[in-house]
Amino acid sequence: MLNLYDTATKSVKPLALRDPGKVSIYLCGPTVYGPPHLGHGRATLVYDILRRYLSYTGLQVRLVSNITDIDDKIIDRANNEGRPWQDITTKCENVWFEAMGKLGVLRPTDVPHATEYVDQMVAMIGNLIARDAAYVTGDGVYLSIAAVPDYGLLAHQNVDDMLSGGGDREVFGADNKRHPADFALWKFTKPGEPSWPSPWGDGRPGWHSECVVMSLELLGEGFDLHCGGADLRFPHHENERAQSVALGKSFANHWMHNGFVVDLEGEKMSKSLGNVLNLLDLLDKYDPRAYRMLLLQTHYRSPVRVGQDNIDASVSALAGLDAFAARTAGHATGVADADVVQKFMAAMDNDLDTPAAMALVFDTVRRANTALDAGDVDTAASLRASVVEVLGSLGIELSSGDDIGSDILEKAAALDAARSAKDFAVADALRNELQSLGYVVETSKEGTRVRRG
RNA sequence: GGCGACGUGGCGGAAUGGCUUACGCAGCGGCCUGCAAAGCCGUUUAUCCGAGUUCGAUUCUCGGCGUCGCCUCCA
Repeated sequence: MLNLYDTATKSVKPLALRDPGKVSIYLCGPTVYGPPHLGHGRATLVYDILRRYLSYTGLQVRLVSNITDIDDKIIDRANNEGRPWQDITTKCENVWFEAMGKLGVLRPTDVPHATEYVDQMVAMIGNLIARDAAYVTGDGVYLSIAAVPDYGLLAHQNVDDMLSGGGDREVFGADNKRHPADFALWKFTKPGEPSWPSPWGDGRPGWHSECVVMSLELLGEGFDLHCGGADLRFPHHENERAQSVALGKSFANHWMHNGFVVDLEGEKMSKSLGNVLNLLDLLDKYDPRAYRMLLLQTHYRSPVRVGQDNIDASVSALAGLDAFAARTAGHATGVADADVVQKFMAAMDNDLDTPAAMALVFDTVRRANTALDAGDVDTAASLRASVVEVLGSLGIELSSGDDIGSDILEKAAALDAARSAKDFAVADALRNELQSLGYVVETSKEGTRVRRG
């Protein structure tokens, strides 16, 4: 039973399932107007890990994650660059999924687009107006938070408190709104902007409506879990919830938010590393598994700093695990150790305590290495199987070096021959050659093992 | 101004009212090795400051200092 922190109740509680054996999850996806950044990467990795783990425990997971393909920022960019807005959204979406693929993030089971649900959004807005929870102004249709008694539930702040401070911010559409916190459901079109028809005038949907319509349509009322970055907690998720409350529909049963990526390195680092703020740069420069490893060693609700030192440490940690996989490649038929698996699940069920899970993995690797040193192959094989199973369920595949070309293997064999002939000059030369080709060379009595560095 | 987080060793980062204070990275010493690598073992003045509660606090309470987030752009 997975226990998860719930933002609405500010407590860790069991993730209750509406339908036994099935999990319904809605994840707020990207607005496609630019390249994905590290924050996107963290959110998708966190929920990919969640999803994989839930699947691992035998649950059938339906993960819906939207693409916001109509938005002010998209229109702005299209206007600035003088090209069709669809050109931007399709390209950005392709880049997005390409990056997610490199990160090893599984594609969501459903990827609805906002523009595919405009009719449903118009219908919902009509419904809200009919229920007197929304009203039409000169520039659009707004939701009246007066219709939502517990507005501020996710923000954990009442509306008056929110409005009492922060005075330097401009209240959008203040002239037209009945209450400063009311938000746009529909924005009337301006010349040159994309628009859809509606009973109140041509326009486009506000940001917060699509997720309500798509989650309720695809997952149904009272779905299990709604997730996204902590920055979406308010106003986005608050406003999604407000609409469902105003509609009289039960919404997400549990709210999950991941922490931020912070302090993207000072000026000192930027010289040597360049700007890694962009996820694509990170994927270019490092083993794509490294970011996942870094996040696994951090709790999902804690802030994480992504810097060269951090990523390097993760790369080194992965190297150790790969070395272990290579060392035990010949003992890959074991059955996973039940105790390790049980401890792993206990850690994960405790609000996705992946740092504890990783500590367990490293401990298990050490035990397996020790067993191997002692010649206890059976124990080592079983522990290896647990490590592979656990890491696999978190989306980390180890490289055991079985993708080495025959020419390289020949050099390794020659190295062994030279060593047994005690021709160390030749042996060292061969080792240097292999290393300069980018391979890690591990020479032992059992024979030389070569893997990619 | 309002609300809320957080402050752990050289770095990252968990956990906990007391038993040896995880784990990763880096460093140091040792074993192993022809030498290395990998591995194993050991190791390096860690819980922001002050007061309180307690037999005992890093953990609970209060205050201070500091960092950060949200308060209708944002994963």
